[in-house]
Amino acid sequence: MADYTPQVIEQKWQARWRDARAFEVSADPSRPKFYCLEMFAYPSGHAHVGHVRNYMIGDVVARLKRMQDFNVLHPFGWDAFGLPAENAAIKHGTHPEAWTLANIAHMKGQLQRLGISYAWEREIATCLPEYYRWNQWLFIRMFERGLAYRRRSTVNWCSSCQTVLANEQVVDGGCWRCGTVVTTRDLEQWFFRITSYADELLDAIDDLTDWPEKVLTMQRNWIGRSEGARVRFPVLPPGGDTSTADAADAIEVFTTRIDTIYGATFVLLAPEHPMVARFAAETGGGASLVDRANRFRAQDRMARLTGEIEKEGFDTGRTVLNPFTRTPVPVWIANFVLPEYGTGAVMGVPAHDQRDFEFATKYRLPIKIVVQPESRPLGEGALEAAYSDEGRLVDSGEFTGMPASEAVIRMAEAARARGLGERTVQFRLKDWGISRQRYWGTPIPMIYCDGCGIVPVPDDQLPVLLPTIAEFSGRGDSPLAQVPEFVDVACPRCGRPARRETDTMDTFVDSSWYFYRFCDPRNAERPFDPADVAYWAPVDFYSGGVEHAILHLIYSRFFCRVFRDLGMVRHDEPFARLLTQGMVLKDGAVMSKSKGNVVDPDDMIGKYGADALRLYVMFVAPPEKEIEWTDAGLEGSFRFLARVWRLVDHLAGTLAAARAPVPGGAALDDDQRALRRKTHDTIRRVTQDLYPKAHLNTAISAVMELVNDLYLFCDRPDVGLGGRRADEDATPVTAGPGTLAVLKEAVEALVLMLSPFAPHMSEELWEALGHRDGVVAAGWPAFDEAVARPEAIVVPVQVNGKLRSRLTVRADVAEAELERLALADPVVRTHTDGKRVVKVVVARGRLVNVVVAS
RNA sequence: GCGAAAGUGGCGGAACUGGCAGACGCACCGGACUUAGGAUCCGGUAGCCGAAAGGCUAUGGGGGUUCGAAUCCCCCCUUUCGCACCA
Repeated sequence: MADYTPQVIEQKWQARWRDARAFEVSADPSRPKFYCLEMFAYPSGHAHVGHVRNYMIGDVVARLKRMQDFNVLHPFGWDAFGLPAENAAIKHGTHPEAWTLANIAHMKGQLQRLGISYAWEREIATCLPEYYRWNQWLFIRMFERGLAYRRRSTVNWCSSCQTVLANEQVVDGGCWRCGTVVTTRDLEQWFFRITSYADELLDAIDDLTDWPEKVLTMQRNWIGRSEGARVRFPVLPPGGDTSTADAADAIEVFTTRIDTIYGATFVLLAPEHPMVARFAAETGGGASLVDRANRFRAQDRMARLTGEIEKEGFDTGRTVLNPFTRTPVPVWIANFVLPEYGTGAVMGVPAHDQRDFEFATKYRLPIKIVVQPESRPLGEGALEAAYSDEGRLVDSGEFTGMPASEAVIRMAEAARARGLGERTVQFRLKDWGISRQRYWGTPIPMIYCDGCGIVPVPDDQLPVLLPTIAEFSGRGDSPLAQVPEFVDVACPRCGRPARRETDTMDTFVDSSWYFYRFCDPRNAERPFDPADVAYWAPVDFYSGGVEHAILHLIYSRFFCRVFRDLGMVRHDEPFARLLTQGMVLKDGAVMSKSKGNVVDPDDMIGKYGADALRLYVMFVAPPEKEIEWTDAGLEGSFRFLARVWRLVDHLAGTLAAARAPVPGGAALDDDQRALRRKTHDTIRRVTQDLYPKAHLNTAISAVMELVNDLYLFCDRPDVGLGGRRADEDATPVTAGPGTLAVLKEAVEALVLMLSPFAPHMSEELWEALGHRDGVVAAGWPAFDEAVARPEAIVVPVQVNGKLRSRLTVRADVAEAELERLALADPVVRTHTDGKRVVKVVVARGRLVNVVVAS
């Protein structure tokens, strides 16, 4: 008997798969396709078990689907641009490219040693010009359609390093390298107009029926649609003269509660609001106004990091006209008003908004009740908190007496009729700022010409290559700006000297469409051939971390629509089914290099083999759940595989030689029929658990049960697998044709069912069973529902809902018979004797419940 | 604060559409085999009472619906995650 030596077997099969190009595919419209994708990887250096869990999950699905005769696209690639490469360059002097490519090489080896069945010939890395040129191409298409535009926006700035910082480089309000307090700077930056698709992205969420509800909720909240109205509060001159009020010169606010506008006793501006500068200019002592506003702006940055801030504000000394009450109300600047949401200005209705209430209480601003609940009227002056629920309007002019919900609509109409405002829909979702003042990213293909303005790089001059930079100091606002050969360029339109854009793109651009590139990864003419994408896309099964629930998955849905509107893809949604896999914890914490609790898959492969590692990770919990790493659990999986190995290895020669079709039912004895039933029932359970349910853990449980039954079945002299086995010479198998037939059926099904989880060992055993063409050619085992069905069933019998006995009966027993047997059961009788049987509930095949009254 | 999900043996977890709670594994205990066993094969293992048959209790806590609830409804507690002044 040969021992189970995973390392030898695994290398053998990995080489075979590679040589046979086993997982390479091409579009074939005559076959059903299945696109199985795991989120591609950032090449950080070494993959730990937490990273690779996702790839194992996807691999089980890919291998299953292949066996079910789908044409399976299962590609992999690298999200290879990004900040860590640049940080490594600054710290260690390695070039980002060298660092990245070395990491890719190492991690690719790790994945290959795990036996993940990727179509490696389709591998892509986003940092290569063959890939990123299509980012540039798409950017230009978006620019042409007004989907890419430029405006001023704020970035983090370290005055000591003289550099822009990404959000993740800001640590506790300071620079990650020197600790200097981070300030802000306004720069011209590029944006993608994702808000054009806000409504569609929101509405289509309802169609994503195979996504986790949690992710859909997060996306809905992120898009944050709210219906309301914009209302203009005319600006009054410094004296407060109401006769000059003019809706054209006004502070516009956004509100969802225009019904409360008669209670608006002040207006609040964000510190960044443009009106602040105007007031300062018009009013004496204006400088202090700007100073105080700026103090809020600085404070706001710190507050984001520390959590809570106290609501604060100050009076600008100016007033605006409440357009409904026609009375002047003061304008304040408040630190909690967000500049980027709505209009950056809100009306303060302290009686009916909790924030306004707190603000008004603090600064003794008037509180006016305009909505009264039906039941308990609110007492003026006795208000302890804002009342923001439904009610009827009071003190609201012609709208008095109207239900608030109706007034929301009526008053918006009135505002529009009077030219004071209109109904609008406001989104929390903002346009996507993609400019990064970084080196290691896709150069934005734009040229600035003094004569022609902003000119895109012509398509035939793409890609705009990233120049090689020798030194990374981490200083300066944009590394590319320091490379004259890069910056200086002739204007494509007029030929005169011009300057290139020196910012690079957010790496989320790269990951927003890579799943299309996989369909046609070597295309040098276009991002992809629409025919290839039409065949493969959408992705049927997409799995990855829940941390991408919002950004990556919304951006990808956005890009899908952009490509659709460019006529390049035909579907509306890129990912049909999404699975968010749980993290792997060790010692109660997420694995991370800094915590020093990472488990390297290579170490585990060295000890137990890739198959055991895969099986353990799949078995220990459902894929969506987090798992706690235990060495003991891995060892258990190894023991299970070794147990399968011993069983199959003992029988393989005999079974390979046996020509043993399963005889008709009557020819089998009870044990043989029971094994057959178990075999077919297991196939049924595993098939149903695996896809689309992805209950990988329970599928493995079912296979383990089959193995346990097989061991018991084989504990008979003519099979010779009783007693101790490990170091004993094999006893010859002398069983007759019936036994051999059911054994062969069971063992072959076992090996095939195990193959998505433990592919190397399964191939090895499949070969030992006399098959030359591998498990995919064999196909996924089929089950016969009639065989899987038990002949005899055990029916529990309850009395008043308490389990009292069990009846073993034929599966097709009649209800009346079941009732009769239940009432005759001696144990049941002890609980029913002397009592009146009220009724007997018979759930056929499942349970009998006898209800008695005492 | 708001929203979502989840609480089941010593542990990870299972349980179809409301129908035997604890599949499968880990750990532990016992048996066999053995010079040996940390290998292997077989068996046991929610708690309590009982010699056994059997009984009682049990799915975070409390109520409810039902012949019957881990599962459905209400209240509370805890944990995790997401959003956190979005007007």
